[in-house]
Amino acid sequence: MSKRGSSELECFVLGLVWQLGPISAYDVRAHMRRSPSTQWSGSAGAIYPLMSRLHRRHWLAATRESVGRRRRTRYRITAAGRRALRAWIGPPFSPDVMTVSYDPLRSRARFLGALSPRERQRWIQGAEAALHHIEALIRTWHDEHARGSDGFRALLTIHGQLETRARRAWLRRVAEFVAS
Amino acid sequence: MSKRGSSELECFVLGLVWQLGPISAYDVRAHMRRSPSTQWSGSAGAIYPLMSRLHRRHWLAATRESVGRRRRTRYRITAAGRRALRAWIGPPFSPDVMTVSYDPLRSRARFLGALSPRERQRWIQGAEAALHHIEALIRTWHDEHARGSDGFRALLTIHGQLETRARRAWLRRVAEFVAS
DNA sequence: GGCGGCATGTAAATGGTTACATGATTAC
DNA sequence: GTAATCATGTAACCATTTACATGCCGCC
Repeated sequence: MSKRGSSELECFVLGLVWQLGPISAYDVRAHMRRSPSTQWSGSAGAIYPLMSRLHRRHWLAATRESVGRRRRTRYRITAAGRRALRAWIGPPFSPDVMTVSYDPLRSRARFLGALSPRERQRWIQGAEAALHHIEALIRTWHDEHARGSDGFRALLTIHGQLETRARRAWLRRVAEFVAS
Repeated sequence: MSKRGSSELECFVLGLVWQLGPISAYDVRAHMRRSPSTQWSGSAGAIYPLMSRLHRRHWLAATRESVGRRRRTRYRITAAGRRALRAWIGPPFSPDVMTVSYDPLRSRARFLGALSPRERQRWIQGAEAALHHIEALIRTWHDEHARGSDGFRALLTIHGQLETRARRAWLRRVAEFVAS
């Protein structure tokens, strides 16, 4: 266990290795880039050092293999890693889990008063289109990656659908207010 | 307009100054710390340099005043700042707006398979309690800061309520799956 | 022979964070 | 007089990001 806490990304990757391992950093990156979320870019500069860190912390075990002249490092989670993962999953939950999540549309809507009435109307339409686009992203992701996997991953799709529905309901309230 | 894009936090603060200005960096921080979101800490190390930057960019105008020996810098938004704010609000929306938002509970639920059935039950209960806690945060914030302000701020409360309701509905689905 | 995908990494910049520091003012 | 709050800032640190770099392999 390290002195300073682990980041959200570190523990998320730890979870991915638990779920998909043995897995290479390259494949973790590929997996993350397919995600409909832009929370993390899955950049090499983040993932490679991160997985080395987890390895040094003995939360991951590494096996280097070579196919021809091509090398590859595959990681598996260790017993200590599983303990760390369970601690992160909770309960108890860290303060960052106990908050409203960040919605960039909400942040922008807060300042809708800075737009003209016409621009506000256009904003509502744009936001509707954005939600439509997001739903399409979720559907695509579901069809390509969640079907046939464990039920916990199918629940990610449900989450996205319910969340988008809530944002749409909220958007209708915004539209009503703007129209009044 | 700066060469590299502005950060989400920069534009959010720009919006706050538009909404609450003339306002000091100190009061922006106070405002942010009251928020039920932990997206940003509102730390001095973030806000003071940020507002200086916006000032140098001529998106904010500053007036220094002194009450007795105590100095204070009050910022107002400029015409250029309002243009930048409107551009940020959109439409069009930047890619980061067009995504599902990040929910730490969802990320953790994804790995619920790493827990024992008993622990999963406890997780569900903990998550329910967390959502309850979040609803209380929102209610408190609403009573103290949104009542009596413009309708756009009241819509923040609605957003929080609808979002929490969606997360709770999702959590029931998780519970059903875990129980099965 | 070249292009795209596999696989691993590093370098520099960025935009935050925590912690520290200072001094004035108000409330008790 | 002392504790809390007002008000402003800096220093050190950190986890990310983008961009760059290398070399191998399979395919056409």
